[in-house]
Amino acid sequence: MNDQVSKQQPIDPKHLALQKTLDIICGKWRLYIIYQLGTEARRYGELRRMIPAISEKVLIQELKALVSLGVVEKKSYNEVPPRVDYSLTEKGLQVLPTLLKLTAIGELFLEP
Amino acid sequence: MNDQVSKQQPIDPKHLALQKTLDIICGKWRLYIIYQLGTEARRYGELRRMIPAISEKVLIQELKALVSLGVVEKKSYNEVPPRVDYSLTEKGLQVLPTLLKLTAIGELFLEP
DNA sequence: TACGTTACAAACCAAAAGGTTAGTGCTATT
DNA sequence: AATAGCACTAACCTTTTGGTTTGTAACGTA
Repeated sequence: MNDQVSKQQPIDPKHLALQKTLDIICGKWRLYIIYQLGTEARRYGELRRMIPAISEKVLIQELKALVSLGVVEKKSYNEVPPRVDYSLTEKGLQVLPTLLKLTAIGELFLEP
Repeated sequence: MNDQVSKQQPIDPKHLALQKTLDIICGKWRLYIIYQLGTEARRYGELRRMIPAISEKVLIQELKALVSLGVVEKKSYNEVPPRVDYSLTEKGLQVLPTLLKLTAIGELFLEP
């Protein structure tokens, strides 16, 4: 009707930070992948075996996403058969302790 | 090929707890609603005004979900016009500090 | 020569999440 | 009499997420 008031809502910086956090941890497997990486680098196939319920496509997709978010880094060694491993970046390691505390929340709400 | 090994994957309790946590915080608005409730009860209309970008339907939907998860509680006062308010449950308050730390993660990854 | 291993990519599909719009019952205000 | 405020509900639609399946290149092994 009247668009003098532009649609830009005042962007709450807290909201922005929360959204970024959600980008990183939301998704059925994100947190669990981060958790499995922990402090050790893991090969793609290793991760597959550690999380058998995830599909290949989704694992790769999630790893890619985590790489582009800057949480995980990927190293390819030029070998045959191919060899690739994934590990947490420095920032990823920084936030790991906070993320691991999230299991406590789940545990609290799991008990009846 | 051979299904002697049943498909039931060993349910990692960590994974279970993480999934529960994700149930609680995932969703575009969940965390922000929890954050807005903080330690005060808020009326439905108040929340709407505090988070203008959310649609009515989604706000109610998320509040319902949070109530059934045991994070939020709802009180209806029998008045006209209707009056309802939402607040964190005891468990909700317990986990609030951990959840608030998540903004720090977002902030870390927001900076270039 | 056929097959397995490794780390993917592409095509396709179903379910879930998020969103728009309109309508409800009651009262108070204009 | 029409409108607005409150706290919703219902119908519908689009986008995102997660998943299955098949294919790939390079080599080693049976």
